[in-house]
Order: sequence, then structure tokens, then C-alpha cells
Amino acid sequence: MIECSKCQRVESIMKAGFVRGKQRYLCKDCNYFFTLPSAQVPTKRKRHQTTIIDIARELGVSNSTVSRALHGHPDISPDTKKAILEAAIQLDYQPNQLAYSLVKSRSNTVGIIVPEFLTQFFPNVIVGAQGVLSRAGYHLMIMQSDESYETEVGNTRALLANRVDGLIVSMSHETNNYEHFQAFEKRGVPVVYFNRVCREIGTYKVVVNDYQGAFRAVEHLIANGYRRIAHLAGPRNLVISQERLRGYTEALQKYGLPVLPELTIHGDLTVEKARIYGRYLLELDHPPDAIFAVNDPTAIEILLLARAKGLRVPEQLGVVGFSDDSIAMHIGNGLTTVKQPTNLMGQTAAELILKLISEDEDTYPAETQVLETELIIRGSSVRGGR
Amino acid sequence: MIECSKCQRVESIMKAGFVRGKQRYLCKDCNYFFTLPSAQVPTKRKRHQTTIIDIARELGVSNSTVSRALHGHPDISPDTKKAILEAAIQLDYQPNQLAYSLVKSRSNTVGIIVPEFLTQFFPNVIVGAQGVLSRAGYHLMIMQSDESYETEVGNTRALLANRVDGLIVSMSHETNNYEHFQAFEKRGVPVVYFNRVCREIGTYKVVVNDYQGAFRAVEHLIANGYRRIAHLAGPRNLVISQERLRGYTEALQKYGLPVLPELTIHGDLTVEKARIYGRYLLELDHPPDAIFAVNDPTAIEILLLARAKGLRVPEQLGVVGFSDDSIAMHIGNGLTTVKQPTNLMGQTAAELILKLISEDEDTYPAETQVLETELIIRGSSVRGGR
DNA sequence: AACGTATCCGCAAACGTTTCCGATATTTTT
DNA sequence: AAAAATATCGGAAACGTTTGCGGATACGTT
Repeated sequence: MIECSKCQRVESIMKAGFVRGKQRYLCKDCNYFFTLPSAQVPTKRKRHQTTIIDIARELGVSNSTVSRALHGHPDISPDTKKAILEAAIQLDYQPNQLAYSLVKSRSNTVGIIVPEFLTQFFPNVIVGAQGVLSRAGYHLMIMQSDESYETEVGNTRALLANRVDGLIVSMSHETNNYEHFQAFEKRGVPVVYFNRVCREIGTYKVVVNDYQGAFRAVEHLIANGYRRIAHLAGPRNLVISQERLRGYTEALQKYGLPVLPELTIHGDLTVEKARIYGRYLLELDHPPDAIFAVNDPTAIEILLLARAKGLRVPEQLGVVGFSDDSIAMHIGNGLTTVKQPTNLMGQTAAELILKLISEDEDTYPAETQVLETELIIRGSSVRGGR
Repeated sequence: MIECSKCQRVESIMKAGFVRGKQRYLCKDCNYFFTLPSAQVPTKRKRHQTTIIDIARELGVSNSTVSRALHGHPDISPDTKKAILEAAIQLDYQPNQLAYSLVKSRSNTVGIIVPEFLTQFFPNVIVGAQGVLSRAGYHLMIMQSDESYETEVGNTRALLANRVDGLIVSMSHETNNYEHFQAFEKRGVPVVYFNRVCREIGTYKVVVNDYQGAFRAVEHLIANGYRRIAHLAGPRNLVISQERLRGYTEALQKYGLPVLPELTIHGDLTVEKARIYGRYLLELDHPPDAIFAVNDPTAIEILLLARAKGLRVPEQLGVVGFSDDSIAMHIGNGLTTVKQPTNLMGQTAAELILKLISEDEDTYPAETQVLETELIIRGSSVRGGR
């Protein structure tokens, strides 16, 4: 009944234990152990994507020939090339990027990690980056860390596993450890940081001149007669917070105004914290007459708080934000804000990463590109004269 | 000087033409043609990512054993498993997802194509989808068609080449041909359409009850005494436009108001067109007293136009939008709008695609999930009494 | 005619995994 | 103690590409 898979004999077969739940046999003649091949369960019909091999078989040529035809390699006659291309579209061939990437050890994909997706800022950057990358034949693998260090590490692991050729990243505000980013550079995968950068790593960065933007914003408030200017700052560990704080401080100093510690208060960029700290500021015994907020959502929250308290803006309270979110133009009489070139920032980061990918020597010196900001003056900060 | 690579003789070597620019030699003895192996240009030092094979070699085991240790396969002793895991972290091993996907012919990635990135809507959907997908161990490959049919086709090609396991898509408004989407289903890759769906394809969709949302919006306007209600509609080929138009029309009919063709005007969802058509509407001899816009950006543009013309909202003009963008809450006295469950829409689409991926039989019946909307009533549409 | 050259194509290795199945060694059962 | 079962491991094929190099012609030249 059972025949030896070597000698085809039937009489010399005996059972010989179990392997992985399957009966095992021994042919006494051949001294050969074997199990019966598992009955092919034909439930899952394998959906076949047509491959280069299919085309080759169809035309009776080798796969190398097909590959060459598909890539414009010179070593091929016009006739076969034409035939192969026709067969390719006739069989609806779609190249397998995975196999390609495996052999070339290059994925033509760059990863980007952003903290969140809900303000305008990061989507705008992504649009800018995607433009130049897709023109260069690269794809973008977008991940969001959700402002969590843990998921950020998970993101990097996924991108590493997918063998991205480069990484563009703006860190979560929880991030104080940079090993997961350095893992890329250790493997020769270039990294470009933008917006949320850190000082500890000296590599390629593209940022906005936060200091100057903040300085001008506060200077503008002073020019409009505000004298007791508070700063709703960002998380202490972020360079953007530090730089904007520095701009705030130095502008006050330049015009001889006191820098009062109680008027600088660190939040976490969210409106929830802004509501709490903003209320605190406005309910001080000696409240500020203007607030420079670290970003637009928090500035808007201040605006709403002021409205709720019956404070007139800009007469009793001046407000300036940062980023020029699309809401800024429309809220109240408009929110004065420091506009960042978001799209350009994405483009710049993308161009930088492309340059780093092509010159895979590390000859290229680390640099940080600083983009300029623009102060957009609206109703929230200009009071009549003075 | 030149020695045969077969018999090592030197004397019987003669030149024999050129191949690809390289001198070719013939050994008379062996009758063997050969060229000199190209001098290894050692410029590009190959950066090696440590592989399973490295670990195997390090420990003197086979790669199958390493693979088993890394995946919790039972056929392995605790000792070797421990040793392998330690070697893996010591060598800083990162699995190669590409090779994995190649052999499993499954990428653990689903693609998503959206028309744009600049309104809140699609990022919100993406956040929702990404949540459930990442919990299920899947990654999201995000692409934007930029409202262009061409780039949409390019996007699908890229996703196909990357062998995504499923596709979630909201079509560009240029799209009238669906072959590039059907290519996925032809290959057994499930597709879920959302928001911008078409009637021609009967597959899995998740949409919002646009009809009902529009109906209620217009009903609300009527209840607030508006009688000459215009509709700034979307592109004719989009189902969402058609459904919202239908809701508008039927609401008018229900309350015995005439449906005037000159008060329905089709735009393309952009503010630029909205500005033109909105101005046209407001400058009619007999202008409308309310406008129901197909989305929030265009509704806001109407609001701005009204403000510029000195029209009082809501007294002289009622306005209702669609989507509840984050600006809607803040502009003027607030924009009444039909809120869409964007995050939920992403979640639903993702859950659906996961279900379709797992049951790779086509047993699962095509269905379209309809989510409910909510009318958010704000200042732009409620006038005192009547 | 004889040789040098150009053109075109196939073979096979490599990329990094997974997985089936056979081979031992070890333990348990009878 | 022989036989049966179990526990571990290795070999090798497979996934779909690319590519270096050799082989076989065809096409020139003298």
C-alpha cells in the first residue's frame, strides 16, 4: 500500500514513529526514512502575479533577456525587445519592487516620521517633500509618532526593516534618546532632521530661524505699545522652544524691558495645556498685556480665553502665534503670526536627503539649512497709535 | 602574461576581439574564450546589514535554526534559542522585510490614495485608518493623487509594484476610468473605496450619508426662515456631489419650495472656483438668501465674500457648509456645517480591508458601509425668530 | 578564406527570508 | 532491551529580480 519513495518497493515498508504528528515510514531495503507528503489542501488557490519568468516562458527566452528588454539594456535586438514588451503588457506584467529592492539593496523609498497629522504644519511639509521625491523616482513612507517616544521607536524599526534609503524626521516631544535614529546612520542610511531637531546630534538639519521669527514678533508687540509681554513656551527639550524663547528674551532685553520669569510658562504645544496655562496667565494679579505663543493652536486658545473673559483684543491683550495655520487668517480680526515656509521646508529636506543618498560617501559635510520666517501682521496685535 | 583561466597556460593565449569594450582572449588549448575579470573598483565599500546568515555563521548553526529562534518556532531548544537571540541583539540584527515579503508574497502593508492633503479631512481619515492598521501589524503607504488622474494612476502602479496587501482609496475628481483600481482586484488585492466613490464599481465602500446630511442642512435653513436657498455644488461626476445635491433638492421639495436651476451651480471643491461662483450668486438680480455649500472651504469663501460685500450673516445671508473643518468653529460667529466622522471613516475602511485581506476567498459579500453625519448648528444660519 | 569584431542571448549566482522534510540524538514506552 | 515517540537541527528549494560573463552567430575586413 505504501511504497518507498526511493525504490518504489511496497513489501519492505514498516512504520517508524511519528514526526510532527505525521506517520513516518522506513524502507528496510533502502534504509530510508520518509513521510507521506502532506495532501495538498487545494483550498487557497494561489493567485499568481505574472512575473518575468512567465514572460520568458511564454516567448521561449531567458529571464535575463526579459529583464534587459524591460530596462532598455543595449544587449538585445529590437525584435525580441518589441516582442517582450508586447507580451508584458498582454500578460499585464507589473514588476515586483520587493524583489528588485532585495537584489539592488535599495528600496527607492525614503521614510518620514512626524509627530502628528492634525495641524496643518506637517501635512504641508509632507506635500513639499513628496513633490521633489516623486520627481526623483522615490516614494515616501509616512509614519506618525503621535508624540510618543515608544511609537517613534516602532516607526524607526519598521522603516529600517523596509530598508528605506533615507529618513526625514521631526521628533516627538518625548524624545530624549537618539539611538533609534543613529541606527540609521550606523547602517549608512542618511538622516535629515527638520523642525524638531536636537543639539546633541550634529548632522543634517533643516530648520526655520526660530530665534529671529520670535524676536521680530516680540519686537512688533513692543512697537505696538505692549510692555508686559508673556510667553507661552513649548517643551523645554525642544530646540524650537529654546530658540523662540531666546528670541522673546533678547527682544525684551534689547528694548530695556524686564524679563520676568513668572511670565514665561512652558506648555507642551497642545491646546489643552494652553487653556490651563493661558487662564493662569490672564488671572494673574498683574496680568500681561500681550502673549506671544509658541504656535498657532495655543495662540488661538488664548484668543478664545480672552473672548470668554471679555478681554478686548488687541486693545487689552495683544496676541501673536507661530506658523500661520490656515485658521489664523480667519479667526476674529486675524491672528498675527510668524509664517513658516512649510512646503519649502519639506522640499529642502527632500533635496538634502536625495543628495545624501546619491553621494553615499560621507564626504558631504554636515550642514543645517536655516529658512527664513515672515511676520504676518493681523488684527490681534495692532492697536491704534502709540 | 595573460594566463588561461582554465588551464593556466600562458603560451597558447591569443586576443579574440572585444566584448563590451573589454579585450577578449582565447586559449588555443582549451578552446576557451574569456575576458579578464573587471578590476574591482573598491570605491564603494559595501555597507553590510547583518543578516540571519551572519548570525548563523557566528554561532555555527544553520539559517533555518536562526529563523526559527527569531519566530518562536517550537522546533528549537531553549539554549540555542537564547544564544541566537543574544547574538541577534549583539550583532544589531534587523530583519529584512523585503526578503520576508518576497517569500511570503505578503507585504503587511496597505496603500491609501487620497486626492489632497491640505484640508483637514483626509489627514483625519488617515489617522483613523493608521490606528487600526498598526494595531493589526500593518503599515500604511500613503499617496496623494493631487486631484490628478495621471498621478493617481502612477500611485496605483507604485503600490502594485510594492505588493500592498490592500488598497484604500478616495478618487481624484478627474477620475472617470477605473481600470487602475480594478487591476488590484484582478490580482486578488482587495480595494475599499471611501468618500469619493463611484457607482460603476460594486465593491466595498465606506461613505457618509451625504444625502441625509444635506437634507437636514437645508431643512435647517428652511426652518430658520430662509426661502431662496442656493447650492454651491461639487463636480458632477462625484457621487458625494450628486447625493448632496439630491438632499438639497428633496428638502426643498418636501417643504414646497421651488427648485430653481439657476441657484444650483457646480464648482470643483476649490476656493478659487467658489469665489467666482459665489460672487456670481450674490450678484444675481434676485440673489439667494442662503447658500448651502458642498464643503467647508467653499462655505468659508462665501462667508468672506459676504463680509466683503457688507452682507450681514446670518440676517441677510445664511450659510451652511459640509465637513466641520476645524476652522468652522472659529470663523465669525461660527459656520453651521454637517460634521463627518472622519476618524471613524478611516477606522471603518481599515477594518474592512483587514477583513478582506484575511478572508482571501471572495466569499465576503460586497457591502457599502454608511456612516451618519451630524448637523452642527452655529452662528451662520440661525436668525432670531421666524 | 581567414581572422577580427559586434551583436545577442543564456547560465547562474546573488539578495535575505521561510518552510518542508529528512536526519540524528534523546527520551519514553512496552 | 527493543521499539516507538519526541526533540532538534540542517539541507535545500522557493520567492522575483539583476547582472557578470561565456557562447554562438553574423558581419565585416584584409
